[in-house]
Amino acid sequence: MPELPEVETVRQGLIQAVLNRKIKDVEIFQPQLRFPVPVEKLQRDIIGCEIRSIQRRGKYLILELSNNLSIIVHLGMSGRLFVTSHNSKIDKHDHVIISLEGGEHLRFRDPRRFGMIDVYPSDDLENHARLRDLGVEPLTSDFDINYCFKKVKNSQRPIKNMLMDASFVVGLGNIYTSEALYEAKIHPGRASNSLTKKHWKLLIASIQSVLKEAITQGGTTLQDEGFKNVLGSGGMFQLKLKVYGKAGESCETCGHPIIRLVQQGRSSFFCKKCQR
DNA sequence: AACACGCCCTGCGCGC
DNA sequence: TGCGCGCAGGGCGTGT
Repeated sequence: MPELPEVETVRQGLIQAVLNRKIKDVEIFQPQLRFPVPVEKLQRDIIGCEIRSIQRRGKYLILELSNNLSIIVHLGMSGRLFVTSHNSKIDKHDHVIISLEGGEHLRFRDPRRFGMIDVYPSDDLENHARLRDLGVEPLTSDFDINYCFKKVKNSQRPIKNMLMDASFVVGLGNIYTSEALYEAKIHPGRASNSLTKKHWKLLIASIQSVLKEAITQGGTTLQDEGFKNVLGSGGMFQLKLKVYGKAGESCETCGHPIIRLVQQGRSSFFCKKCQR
């Protein structure tokens, strides 16, 4: 479900809702997520701690605790982290519930169970198995023309697939790759190493502007049951989508129909007249 | 070594 | 109304 803008929206919400609050209890209802939930570690090590900072690395959220441990969370396709009263009804997909001092719950809900939760030393996060091989953050200056050009110079992979590869650049998923490639007028099937530095300049700028605008809009909520922030509200970026999910509709720029293309088993959307 | 693919799971909308 | 199918915002592990 969530890509970088949605995860960043959750991060900003968590800063408002749970920063510096104390963990009173933790309950695990479903330990089988993408990876097994470290039940004993959670129950033994996080109770009594305060949440000192909330960071993001790619699509991972990192809640740094007062005891040099961090809780790492990935939302997968359908995961949510949200804050609610301890009285509110527990859903069958509320897998982990963290009780905070003051009577609120921080809950991890994830119907498809593609998400994960782990606990790991804060000073060693760069060696965590899920974090150590991640590529650059797209909204930092590390994501520049030279990095991109060098990294893909021997690769004929389609650029869509390359942008979805987290060992190259993190945070981009199916929605925002399609949107950024449309803005940059680059065909999703184009070989990565055919992009010139000029292309990369435009593509990097397009990725950054799409992601920033999506963060401003609080992410993309495609259906009622789609993405929700920490307080339970949806985002607004779905109103700004140009191609994602719009197969058969007219391209805003030229009027030609938007095409759906399957790459690596996932849908891409593009305009074959505007994107080359 | 680089790359595509199947698969992990539940839920929804569609055609029949 | 129910059933089977395809599809869904991610990414790991496997096989070529």
